[in-house]
Formats: sequence, structure tokens, C-alpha cells
Amino acid sequence: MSPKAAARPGGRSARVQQAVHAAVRELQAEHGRAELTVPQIASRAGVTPSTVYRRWGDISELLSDVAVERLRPETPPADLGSLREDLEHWAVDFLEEMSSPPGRSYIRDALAGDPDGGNAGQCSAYAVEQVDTILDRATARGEHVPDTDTLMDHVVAPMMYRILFRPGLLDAQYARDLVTTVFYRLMPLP
Amino acid sequence: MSPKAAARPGGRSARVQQAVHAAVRELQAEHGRAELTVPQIASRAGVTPSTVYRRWGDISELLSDVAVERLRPETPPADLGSLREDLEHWAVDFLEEMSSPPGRSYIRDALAGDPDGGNAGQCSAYAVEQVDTILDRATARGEHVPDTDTLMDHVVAPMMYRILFRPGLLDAQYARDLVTTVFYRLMPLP
DNA sequence: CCACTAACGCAAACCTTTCGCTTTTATGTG
DNA sequence: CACATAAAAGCGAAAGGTTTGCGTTAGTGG
Repeated sequence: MSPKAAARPGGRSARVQQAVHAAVRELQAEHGRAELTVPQIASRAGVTPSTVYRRWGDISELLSDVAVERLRPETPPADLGSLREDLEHWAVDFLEEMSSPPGRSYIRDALAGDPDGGNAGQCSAYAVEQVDTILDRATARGEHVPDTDTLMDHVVAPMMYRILFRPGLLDAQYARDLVTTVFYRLMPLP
Repeated sequence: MSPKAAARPGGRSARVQQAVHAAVRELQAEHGRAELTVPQIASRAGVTPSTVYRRWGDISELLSDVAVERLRPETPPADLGSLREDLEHWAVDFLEEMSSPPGRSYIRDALAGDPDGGNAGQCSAYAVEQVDTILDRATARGEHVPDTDTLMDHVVAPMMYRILFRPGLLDAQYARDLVTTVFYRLMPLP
């Protein structure tokens, strides 16, 4: 069902998927996302519209796939020497990227064309991965660390909630304050 | 722009809006949301498709409006006699309603057809209203209460995040645990 | 190297969306 | 209360997007 789990992942299928994804990114950059149409995308990618409809079902599922790709972190979180600094820095970066107009669009696209929640789950998995990297490093340093889920629930979730439902209440200090709350209130004491 | 802020809210416009909304609800119940089409909706509502397109722009904005309407709380939160009980009961109810398949659909519909975030903001405003009702009652009883934003950030946001991004990690106990965390860790001490 | 079949291209049928114009009807004013 | 004004709805046609069946191409495994 999902285009990600293609039964025949090599060769032409892979080329078509890459070409279509690239076409979506190009056309999104040139015109708005609102004006995207499947025939335009297909033409740019050098395939026929029916190919796109067959593989993705409709345009929102295609946009969802492309959005998830763009929300994938490109680099591991910075290592600043302490858990507190790493988390604050990562949270500020995450918030800045996700709360930007393009970031919010990608998040909403990822959610919209995603009936079974697979793509949204992938977004969350990216954040878990980044957080775990920071926590593993801190553990290796011998620091006491909070649970991954504590950070997801009380740092990531509040930021995402405000991004989606309460725009206008966001700045870097908010991200830092959430990390501070985890440190002073929610972290298991040694 | 938004159909909610109609320049001419009375009479025929209001009747058309009600008829269209009712048609959407009926057709959603009869067939799936995937099979909804504007001409079907218009026909059921006794208007022409062009009327729907003119007022709502496209079908996702219409679905967003209808979804927000369905997410409006119908009753104030139950008064069980204490802040703790009121919050736990409300959180469990909220989670159950929002995490159900129809609830998740409405949330995603509300987010999808909502470029400026107005409808999503309304959803959040409903939750704020319910929480404030509980907090005001507790204050009147003389209880110490947390901030509204503390509850939004650390009870509502984690639930919504899991509903949207991490389905399958949800049960009533999770809602109660979030309230417990606020009580033992995040509430200002008297 | 061959058989098998998923995936693609093509084209026709169908449906959705938009546009210009006309008609209806709230709403405010004399 | 009648009238003027303009917002909103109706209508039909044209443009464009979506869906589907069938033949062909080209990965994949034996």
C-alpha cells in the first residue's frame, strides 16, 4: 500500500520515485504548494499522471511522503559537552525549524495525506532518534539522564502543539524553558 | 476570506451554511469521508456546487470547518469536588474522545484545510476554555491551582502529540499520569 | 537466459473546478 | 414602508484534473 514499501524497489521504480519527489520539491519552490497539480508534477518528472495516481493514490499522499523526507534531520545534534546544553541547543534549533512557515507546511502535509499514521510516526521517530543520541552521549559521560519519553512528552510535544494549534506563542526562550522544567522538575534525582 | 466571518451572516447565507454543514455530516456518516465530493454535498444541501466552491474554496476547508464544529465541547467539565479529580476525569474523557478514529479524523481535517491556523487555534481555545472552567472552580474552592499554560503544555500537548504522531501509546492511565505529574512536579507549591 | 509480473504509458471516459453572467435577497436609508 | 445597493446564490459551459482498462516495458527470480 505505502509507496515506501515497494514490492519492487530497484531500477525504474526507484528512478520514477526520485524524479517525482524532485519534481514536487522544485515546483513547490517555484510556485506555491496550493497550485501543485498531478499533471504538472508528472510532466516535470517525465512520467504520466496515471503513474503518480497509481503509486500514491492522490496528491496529498505524495505531498505527505515528500514532507516527511524534508523533515528528516540532516545532521546529528551538536555535542556541546553537557546534557543541558545539548538539549537546549537542539530544542531551540528544532523549534526554529519546525515553527517556520515551510516547517509548519511540511508538518501539516505530512499529517494530511497519512491515513494510517505511518508518516507521522516517522516524524516522531526522527525526533526520538535525535533525543536518544543526546541522551546516549550524556549517559556515556556519566550524567544522570531523563527518559526519552519524558523529553518527548514535555519538550517536543509542547512545542509541536503550539506550532500546530497555538501559533504566535513561540520563541527560543520557550524551548529553553521547557528543557529547564525537565531538569528541575521532571528528571529522576540521582 | 474565512466563511466564519461572513460579511452577511443572516438569512439565506446562514441557511446555506447550515444546510451544507448538515449535508457533510450526513454524508460522512453514510459513506466514508474519502468518498465525499462537492457536488454530492451541494446536492444534499439543496445548493449548487459553485456556491460551495465560492464560500469555502475547496473541500478541505469545508471539512476543516465542519471538523472544528464537531470538536466543540458539548458540556462543561464534570464537577467532582476537587481539582485533581476534575482534571483527571476531564483528561481521560478528552483523550478518549480525541484518540478515537473519528476524533483523529476530525483533528486532521481541522488542521489540513486551515492555512492560517484559525481553525486549529479554535480547537486549542476550546481546550483552554474547559481547563479554565476547572481551574476557576478550584480557585473558588480555595485550592492552589497550576497555570492554564502549564496544563496545556504538559497534559493536553502530550496527549495531542501522541494522538497525531505516536498512535498506539495511549490509554486512560497515560492521561491520569500526566495530571499526576503536574500535581507532584509542576504545580507551584503553596 | 527465460518466465513472470509489477509498474509504466496511452487514451478515453468521467468528474471536478472555474468563469461570466443573471437572479435573488439581505441590509441600510430616505 | 418603499427603494437602492451590493453581497451572495444560481446557472451553464468550458477548461482542466482524475480515474480506469488495456497493451507494453523492464525488474526479479529461477
